[in-house]
Amino acid sequence: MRVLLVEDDARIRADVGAALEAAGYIVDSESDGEEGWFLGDTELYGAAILDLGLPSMDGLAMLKRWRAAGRTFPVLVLTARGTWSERVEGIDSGADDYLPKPFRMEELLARLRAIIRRSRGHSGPAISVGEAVLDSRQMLLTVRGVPVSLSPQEYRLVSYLILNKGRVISQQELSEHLQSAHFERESNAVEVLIGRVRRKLPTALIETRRGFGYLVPDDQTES
Amino acid sequence: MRVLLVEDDARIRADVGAALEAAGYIVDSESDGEEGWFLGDTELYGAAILDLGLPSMDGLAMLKRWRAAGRTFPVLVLTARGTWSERVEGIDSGADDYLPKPFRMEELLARLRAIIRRSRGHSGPAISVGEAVLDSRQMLLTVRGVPVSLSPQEYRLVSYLILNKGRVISQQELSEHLQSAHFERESNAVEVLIGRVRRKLPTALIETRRGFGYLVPDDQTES
DNA sequence: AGCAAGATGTCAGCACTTTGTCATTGTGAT
DNA sequence: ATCACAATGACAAAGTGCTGACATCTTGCT
Repeated sequence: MRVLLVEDDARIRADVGAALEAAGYIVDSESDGEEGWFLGDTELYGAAILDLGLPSMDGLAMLKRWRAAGRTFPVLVLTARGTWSERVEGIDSGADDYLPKPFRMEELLARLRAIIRRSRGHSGPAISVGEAVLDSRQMLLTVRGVPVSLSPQEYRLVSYLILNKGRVISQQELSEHLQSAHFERESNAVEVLIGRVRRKLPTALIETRRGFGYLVPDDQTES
Repeated sequence: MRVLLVEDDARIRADVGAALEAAGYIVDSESDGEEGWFLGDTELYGAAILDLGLPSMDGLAMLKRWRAAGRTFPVLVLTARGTWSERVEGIDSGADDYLPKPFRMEELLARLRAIIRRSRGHSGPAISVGEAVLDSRQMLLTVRGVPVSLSPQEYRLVSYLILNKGRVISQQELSEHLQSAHFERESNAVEVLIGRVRRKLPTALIETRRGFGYLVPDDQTES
């Protein structure tokens, strides 16, 4: 994990840098604000530690410019002047956490771990198979980038098949999973549903295994 | 936005609760740890504020049990005894931020805004989606630079949808976040509200996913 | 306090979609 | 060729969301 440290006080920079490296991070240390901003804008960091009182560019200004440019890595702000109004401003400028000087190194590391942990858990859960992409957050299936408009039942069907791609699913299992009360064998609701879905898809996504059920084949290629 | 407040000191509970409500949150106050844990485990909150020194269950234990159970709402921890070791433990237990007593109400609100914003994966004080910009500090929605006049309820609705942009929100979830008491499916209050908001917006911001809920689509930009 | 404007919830009606069923046609394995 | 299974088109019943009208509460102002 690469971490950017921007701090003008040489002593603190050395101490924090050493502690970070001891904790296993790869550290880029920078004393100048403008330089630091450039690094944060061009390199890929897992997190940044930023002192507010910097020469050549104000720390809050750096932060705002990063955020305005779409940089989303978590930022831990350090400051000597711990007035509450400045804290509020720092936090509202897009800082992920705030640490007043002086601080214990253990607390800095704990807060750094915390903001890194938090920044992780937010990648979209999307499953793709062939040309189709299933986004469960948007409840949306797209094929070749084109959204496919599905009814709830249709969506559940496709979703279940894609979630179980590479496995044959019996009509029995499907209709149970669609939790429609009718899973008598004399109903062909599943077949009808499959038909409707296929008509809406531009590609042949769902295969039939006559006598066994249906299948969305797993791609053997890439990832 | 619904917030859970667990704090045994009646005075602080009342003060913080009032400030939160004045800031537009819907607040569930609880004095007992066990009760508070149960609420946090069963209800849908946008955030929780948690006092560490609680009767019947330790605050850190609550937090750990929530995280172990997969509850991910952000938690702001309050404590009177601000030793750094306790801070470290709190943060590593899954707290999203820490606030030592005594504190300014403004700082509590700023930190709460920050952890809520972060938990949604955003870093700026204002969230923009398409031509709309939501400023949670001013409680103001602007579209193409023009402010939109919204009622409190309407604002909460839009705010929740924008905070959760890119995710489909069911009517169930929406109505739980819009008022303190849950109400049943035989009301179409949410639909009416959606209609009113749409009439006030110059653009089509809110999409309907028939059978699933509503969605403010995320812009397909940057990363 | 009293008034007026605004906010919020309920209801009924409408339009449209969804979904199961049935009858019929297609298809593949033996 | 046969036969069981699958696909399809048509239909009806139920479901879902949107809207305007209205009643009830709140809120702000004088």
